[in-house]
Amino acid sequence: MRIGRDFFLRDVLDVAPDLIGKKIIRLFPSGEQKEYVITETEAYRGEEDLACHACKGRTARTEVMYHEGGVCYVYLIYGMHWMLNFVVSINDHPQAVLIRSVKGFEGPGRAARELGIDKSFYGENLVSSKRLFVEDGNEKYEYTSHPRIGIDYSGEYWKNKPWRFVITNKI
DNA sequence: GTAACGATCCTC
DNA sequence: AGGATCGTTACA
Repeated sequence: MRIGRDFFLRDVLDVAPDLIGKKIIRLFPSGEQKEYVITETEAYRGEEDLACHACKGRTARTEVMYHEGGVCYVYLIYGMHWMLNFVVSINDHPQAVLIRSVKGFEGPGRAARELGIDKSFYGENLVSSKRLFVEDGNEKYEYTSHPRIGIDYSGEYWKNKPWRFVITNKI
């Protein structure tokens, strides 16, 4: 069953690991509906987190991160890859979870490409959207924590935070 | 205006 | 190891 608003209003360090093993439901324009198990996430936590895009403050791009949790933050990186993030926490607390991998599609660029994500998903509401939302799984999963990828510029302190979460095995 | 730079991926 | 490729950002 669909995950509701309250799930996304919590701190990103609670939501990001909780998303491991949950299913992204995507209804494609063709009418086909597919499910993807989330296998890897990363947490980006507020303006103080120098790896988080919101460390630059409010801009046209980061604006949606200041919305309350439950909407999507989508952006293009390296001129060719869309990144899919779920905004979490309460209003004016810019936090987001990067969907790094879903089962069978490793890597944030590949996962977003498989899901057919583009700029039109910027601000997409996961609580009410018909084409993209999250469902609870029946099973529980274990995960391991690791440093985040591709953020060397943020300095040793933030670079070393173990805020990447990777699925291990079913409990 | 203009320039620099990515929360990456693919092919050498 | 290096190239692709362009929106966002910062600075003049």
